[in-house]
Amino acid sequence: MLEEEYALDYFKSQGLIRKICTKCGSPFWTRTPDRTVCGDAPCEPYAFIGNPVFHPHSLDEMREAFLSFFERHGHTRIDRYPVAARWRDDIYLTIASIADFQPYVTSGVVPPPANPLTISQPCIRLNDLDSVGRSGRHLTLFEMMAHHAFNTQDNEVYWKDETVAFCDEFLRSIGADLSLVTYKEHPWIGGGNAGPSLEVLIGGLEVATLVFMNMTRQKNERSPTDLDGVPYYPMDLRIVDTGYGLERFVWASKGSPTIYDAIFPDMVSRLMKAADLEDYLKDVEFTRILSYNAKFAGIMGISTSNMQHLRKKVSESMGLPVARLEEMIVPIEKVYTIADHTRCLAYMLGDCIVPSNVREGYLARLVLRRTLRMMNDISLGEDLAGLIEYQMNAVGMDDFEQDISVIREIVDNEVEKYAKTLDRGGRIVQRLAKTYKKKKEEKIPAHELVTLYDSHGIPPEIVREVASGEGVSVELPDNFYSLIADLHSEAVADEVAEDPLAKCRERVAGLPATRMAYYDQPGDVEFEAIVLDSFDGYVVLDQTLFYPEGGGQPADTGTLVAADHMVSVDDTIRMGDVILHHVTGGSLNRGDQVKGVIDEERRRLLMQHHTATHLLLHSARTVLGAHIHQAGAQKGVESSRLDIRHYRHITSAELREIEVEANRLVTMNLPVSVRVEERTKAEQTYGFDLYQGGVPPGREIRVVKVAGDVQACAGTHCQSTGEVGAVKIIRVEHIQDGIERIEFAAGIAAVHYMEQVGELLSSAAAVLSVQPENLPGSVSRIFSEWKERGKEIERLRARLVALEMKEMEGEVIAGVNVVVRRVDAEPTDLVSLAGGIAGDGGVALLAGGDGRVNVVAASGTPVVDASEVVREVCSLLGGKGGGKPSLAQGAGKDASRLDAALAHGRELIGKRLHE
RNA sequence: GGGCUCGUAGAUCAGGGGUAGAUCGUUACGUUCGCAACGUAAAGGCCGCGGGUUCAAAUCCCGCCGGGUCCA
Repeated sequence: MLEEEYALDYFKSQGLIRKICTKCGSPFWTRTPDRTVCGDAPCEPYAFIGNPVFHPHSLDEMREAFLSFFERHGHTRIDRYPVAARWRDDIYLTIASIADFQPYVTSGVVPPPANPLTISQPCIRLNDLDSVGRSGRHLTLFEMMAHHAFNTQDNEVYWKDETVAFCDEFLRSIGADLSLVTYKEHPWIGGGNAGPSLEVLIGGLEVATLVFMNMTRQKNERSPTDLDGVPYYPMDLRIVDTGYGLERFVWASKGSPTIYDAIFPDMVSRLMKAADLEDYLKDVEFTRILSYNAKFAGIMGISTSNMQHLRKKVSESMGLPVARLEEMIVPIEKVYTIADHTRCLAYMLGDCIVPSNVREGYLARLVLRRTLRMMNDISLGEDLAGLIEYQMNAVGMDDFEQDISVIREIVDNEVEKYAKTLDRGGRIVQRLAKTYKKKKEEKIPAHELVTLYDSHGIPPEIVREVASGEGVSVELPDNFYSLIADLHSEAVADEVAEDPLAKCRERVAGLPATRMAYYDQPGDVEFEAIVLDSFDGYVVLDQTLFYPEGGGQPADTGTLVAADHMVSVDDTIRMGDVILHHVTGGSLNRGDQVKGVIDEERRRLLMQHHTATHLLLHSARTVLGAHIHQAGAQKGVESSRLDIRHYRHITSAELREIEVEANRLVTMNLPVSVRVEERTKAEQTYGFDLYQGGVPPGREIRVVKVAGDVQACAGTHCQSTGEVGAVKIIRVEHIQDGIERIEFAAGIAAVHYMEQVGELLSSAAAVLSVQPENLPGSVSRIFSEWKERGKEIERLRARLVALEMKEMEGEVIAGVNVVVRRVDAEPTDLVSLAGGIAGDGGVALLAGGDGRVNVVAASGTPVVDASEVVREVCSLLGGKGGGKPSLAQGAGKDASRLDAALAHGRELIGKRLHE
């Protein structure tokens, strides 16, 4: 990045000078001429611990100080966005304040909610999960305080000088000595954008980053700058993107050994008490250890690989053996981790994330289970839901949408689930350990550990623990988790499917937007139009009532009638603002005047199903809770389905309640309102629950209100809920952990469904000649009778076999009882009979049956191989067979040769016995 | 969205082409004044569902359903 980007007038006017860090070589700006290092770790150690650089502030005080400072300086304060980034489909969690305004505000499509604005946005980053609690500064959730300005050519708000001036002034307002502050030049690249940026450092700690986003990878006509070999182009919109780490400010304002002590002291001491560690809190020695730890961690950066190194460093400086150090510090690190994770979970669950094994739900479960492991490690006798509630109260319950009772239920549910997984895991490991013990191998190999973790979620530490109980050790490689990663990184190679419509796209680009009459005339089914273009089976009109597939609603079908002929429309698609009708049975010409008629029945059903989907979603939310979100939906003519996020199976009672509620809304015949609204305004009015079926692009969105349900939706709807007619839930399916699928029918389709069910019922009842209402009773009676008879038959057969046995007189060949005869029975009975004879040391060959000939041989002596006998006999009968030397069975088709075959078998047995 | 795993008696699981098993639990009987413990015996199985291969499938193959889990 160019040097002049940073040569701000403000720096010069304030007497800051540019220097080069003697350690890392980075350029930086300072008010202190004899300063030689940039002020960032590792060039400079933490100086603020025990020596605060701001006036002491709590989290709430610091946040308020920041927001009101910027309000005083012309910024509008904006409410925080949810930590679940529901307005985006590229990330699950909100990772920065600017993420709130991506992609449509940052790309210039949608105006910002205010300009300039200030916000404190809770952000979740799980990248450095392992460092949390141990480095003294890492958090999974932090608040990024920010002020943003969006500059366009027409509206220049402010740019670099003002931004840095605000920063200086804010720092001074909370008590900073500006001579300690450095601004390090640090070009920023991320998320397809780039620009110059300044890191703000004080006391060795980076407290803020000021980014001036002015370039994009999106190609335009201006001349690009090369960054790391990638061209970046100047943007029309230049964005001031600042990030002030709230927690770091509070830390630096208190100078405590770790960030955790600074930001949630109450939680930390509660946990320390619960873990019987409270004595440490008063221990001066201990405070020193933590300070050293945080300082060195700050210098070194931290990862699992250099953890040992860090320990060694600290133990040397303290003159403490590493083992003793670990004994002291590890439980405290876990307390810190729990304090951090419970706050993260408070936000995740409070913002209605449902733990599951997919998407953001998986991330919530990951953090939750990690917390449980830590709690278990230090034998913390607290319940997790209680800790999370405590954190929610610390933040303020009003900040969260989800009901605390639902959160308790979710958490308790998860705790139970995890206990079950571990329980199951323990048994699996035990079994595995036993088999390895049996195999006389004293070690469980690494590949087994990988399978256990990957397929069963059993962490290697637990495997080691359980296995050692069985006297078996494990082979745990250092790179265990990277082995797991390798397993999953194998060639995802998402083939970019060849766009079959590429040719159309070019052609359509030159056409005017189609007037979407289906929005203005939702009740109409006929319209007049002019053909603007016709190619490859597609017809483009100036206006249309045909709804193109979108938002889970299938396309309309129907006909287009020209002066002398008519074509069918079997599909309708939307390409940009142009609507393409796929026609069959003829073609139309440009300029043709046509009359379009859509399939009315089909369209009505689609509308009914679509409106019903909204009704059901709303009813489900009423019955199940605020966390209910749509996870997908597909409308159809005969039935539709709606996937919702929920943390457990929907019970049949709840399902009935949902159905009744939906139908109650139908009978109330409420009006359905559809309005196009400005995106940002709609978001502020209705919240991000607007985006249930995905995030539509554009500056304006179509807002559909159905009985209290408000969604951004492009589909066609009934004009009132009464038109839906009826909603009938067909079934509920559990498609994934945390996602339930409701299948339902609406309108006349609901009636058809009920007819079908009735038909099914009466035809089933007719089979038994009973009334449908007696069906369950009759079926269960018949089923148990059927089972009883099966058993009875088994008993009778056993007796028959026993009787038959008595008559089984054979001959004695070479001292062995040999029975060869025809017995017409099922294979199992033959096996019992033959087995009985063989059990007494004899040899039996039995065959017979109706039509097909079953052959069984059993041998109680090693010289006769039953499978050989069966093979030979079966081949004579035109069949096959085989088995073990002691018992074999087979079959043949040719019953007429049975006697000959048996004779041959007898001969073979005799031969073997005489050998 | 992708991968891996598991569905066998009420529970936990073995078996992995050739007569469905073990342990615990249940029931009955015995021992006991009674209980526990013990002994003896019995009951209890659409081997998840549907196709296919085979003389023969719980077992092999395909599809579905259901659980678990890892990764994005």
